[in-house]
Amino acid sequence: MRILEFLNTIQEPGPSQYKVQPLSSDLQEHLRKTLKSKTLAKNEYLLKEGDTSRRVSFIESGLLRCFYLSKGKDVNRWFMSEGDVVFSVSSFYMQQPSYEYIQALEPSQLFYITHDELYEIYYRFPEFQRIGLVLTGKYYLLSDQLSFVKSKPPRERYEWLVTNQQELLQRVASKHLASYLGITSEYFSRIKRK
Amino acid sequence: MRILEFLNTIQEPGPSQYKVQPLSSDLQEHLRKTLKSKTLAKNEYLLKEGDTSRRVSFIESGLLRCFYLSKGKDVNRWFMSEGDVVFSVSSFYMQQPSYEYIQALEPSQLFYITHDELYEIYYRFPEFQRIGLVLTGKYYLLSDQLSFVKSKPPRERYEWLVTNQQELLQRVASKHLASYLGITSEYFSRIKRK
DNA sequence: GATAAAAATTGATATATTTTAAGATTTATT
DNA sequence: AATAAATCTTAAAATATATCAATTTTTATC
Repeated sequence: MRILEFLNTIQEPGPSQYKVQPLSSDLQEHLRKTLKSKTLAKNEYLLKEGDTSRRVSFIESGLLRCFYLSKGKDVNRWFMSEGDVVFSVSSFYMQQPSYEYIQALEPSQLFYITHDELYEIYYRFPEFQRIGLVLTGKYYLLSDQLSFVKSKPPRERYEWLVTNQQELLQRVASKHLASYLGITSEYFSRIKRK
Repeated sequence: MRILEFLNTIQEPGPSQYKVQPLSSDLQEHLRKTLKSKTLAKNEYLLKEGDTSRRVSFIESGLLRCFYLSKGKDVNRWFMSEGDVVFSVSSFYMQQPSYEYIQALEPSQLFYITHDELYEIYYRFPEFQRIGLVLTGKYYLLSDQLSFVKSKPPRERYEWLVTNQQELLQRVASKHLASYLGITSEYFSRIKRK
């Protein structure tokens, strides 16, 4: 599974004198035993509103979206694909029922560990905290960028998507991208034309 | 300084069997030697556009805002006060010039360490990674919530401010809160009236 | 405490974006 | 391959929010 290779080669996004070290063989062995696999069909749910997000999932292949319902319509929060790590941020950290859904937009294969298993690993293998730190920082950075983009007007949000999320433009339906940018799909269509 | 007390009592926001342990006395000693103090007058800057954010600062007292300039006008991204840890997310992680400013809105006292010192501490005192992990998670959670709020219409954003950020409403000028919510101060004023 | 400067409010108008509705494409199903 | 279903596009009207300008209120300065 690509996930061990992935964990072994993680580094800080920016410069750093102290490289993240590969995992000890003990920890690798433990992970191999602990990680479980899950396959999602297209449109299948990984998490639904009201459920508590108990798993951190690594996407081996496929594409997932996170959204919530507002007046019956879904509003997309993010899209993640191969090599990404996903969970519902608020639900997972607080271990409380989720207001958001996570759904596969393409057939997907995941590997996951549970919340309890994660914290046990942090405890038993402190070296893994370094991995957690780098990954949390990575998605924090992304979330910060997302909240930055959302402070801009619709046109500029679309421009940002085109220049920074080119892949989504090809892989994800426009109706999903529209709510991701916080605009209607009709308006999205207009902006695109120009 | 309150910061050591603060670091010694940090815990996960949600439930967890494995409590975060108090710092070893070696690490406490090292921190006491490394932490530097900085006082900011009202309106003084901690970071300006073009600078690289090299410090993680703990707010001992006071209130700071982060903003960027858009067409000559400032757009506020967050406000932090006593007990918070601040830096420019994008600039600090990537160690690249910042597009945002950090400024004191009230006279403030800070303690800080540099980016390099932080990573050296992670390396020499792995136990500190647990602290970094919890703090990063805390602000990731906040950023996630912020990006969630920004996906809602202006009225609801104002409601969110009233119910979840009551303190800001009293401590921060309306013109700053308006851009924080992504609306003009005139419209902010109108919403408030009702 | 008086004056100036900045911030907040209010009104009238302009504009971007949404809503509603219809038609055109594309995708899924038998 | 044919039909149905979903998605995307386009247009006209409605609406929320921004802009501009003037007035009041609050805050800062001498």
